[in-house]
Amino acid sequence: MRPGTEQRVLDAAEELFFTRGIAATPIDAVLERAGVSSATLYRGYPSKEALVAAALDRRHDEWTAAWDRAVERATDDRARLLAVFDALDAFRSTPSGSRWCAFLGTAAEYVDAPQELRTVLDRETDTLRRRLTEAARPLVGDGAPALAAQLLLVVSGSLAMRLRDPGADSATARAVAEALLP
Amino acid sequence: MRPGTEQRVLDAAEELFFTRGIAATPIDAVLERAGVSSATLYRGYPSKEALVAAALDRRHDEWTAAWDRAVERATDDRARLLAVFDALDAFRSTPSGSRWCAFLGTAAEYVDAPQELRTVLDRETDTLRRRLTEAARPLVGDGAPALAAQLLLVVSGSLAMRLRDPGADSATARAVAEALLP
DNA sequence: GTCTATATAACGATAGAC
DNA sequence: GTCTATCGTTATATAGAC
Repeated sequence: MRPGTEQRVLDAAEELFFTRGIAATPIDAVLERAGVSSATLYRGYPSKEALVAAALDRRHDEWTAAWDRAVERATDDRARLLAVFDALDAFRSTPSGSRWCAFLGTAAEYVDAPQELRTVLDRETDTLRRRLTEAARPLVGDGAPALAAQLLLVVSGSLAMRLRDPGADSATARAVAEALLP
Repeated sequence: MRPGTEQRVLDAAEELFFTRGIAATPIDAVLERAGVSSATLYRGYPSKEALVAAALDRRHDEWTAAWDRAVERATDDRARLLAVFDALDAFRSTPSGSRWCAFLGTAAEYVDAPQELRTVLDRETDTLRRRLTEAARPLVGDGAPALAAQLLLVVSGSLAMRLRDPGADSATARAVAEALLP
């Protein structure tokens, strides 16, 4: 698949799968949006799930980059740890912003996810946990893994709350997080 | 539909929809499990979504009943507020326990949920918020709505974490909640 | 009230031409 | 590398008999 074509396919897949849902989005909708034929897509990706995995893979990198930018704007250890909530709000308002969370949403739709999906889903959870742990260490030292586990729950809760109240930002999540910090 | 038949249909719907996913569960799977024919089901429910709504409706009552039982076991105001986490663990291990959350899962699968689904989904969120607010009032008075909003996020986060780590219980959620209490 | 049989549509994926 | 055309399957929902 040509680079330009692949870009359009991934753009279409990302926008449709993660705002309308994967099962609710037929492959044909992705094809139409990308302006590509069925045969072309299936030459690049052997299955719908492979396309979802590729879209998630690219998205993982975009998300961590947005997170990096938020951390760089912070000026002390505490703000650097809480920057994940700035990143959450910022990333949501990008063109590729999903309805709630592309990764949790995919995990929710696939009970027995094929290996290619499990890999990228686990990778995102690991990334969240690892980066939160690193950012927590200057504040709580050996307590970092425990605090990171709590913050991962708060982040996930903030994302899940978008399903209950689509208009909410991450202010409540940030307040909860601040109560956990020393 | 006869009472016994309806019971079997709802049992099958609940077990399949909320553990395997709604879109991933064809109506035929529900029919086979319930031992009922297609025509019988569609006489009772005009669509698949109507069946989902009916299953969620019954589940809402089961869930609040389980929550009530957990509250009754508590002996002080603090324990009564935190009893929601006992209820979460207890309800999960019942025969109708879902993979993560029947209500959030349904909200995730339906971007534009039909009215019958929106109604029961909003009702469950309202129930959670209202009951948490009531339980928080003896502890924080006028601060109850704000604390309830935070606890609702923690509850939702605990449920969402089941997608990342299927083996986890609500211990981390409880620790976060305790940090929010006076 | 329940069943058997089937209509109808949509989906994921492929064959073969250019 | 991309397209047109289509295959085979599976999905929701209904018609008509008992």
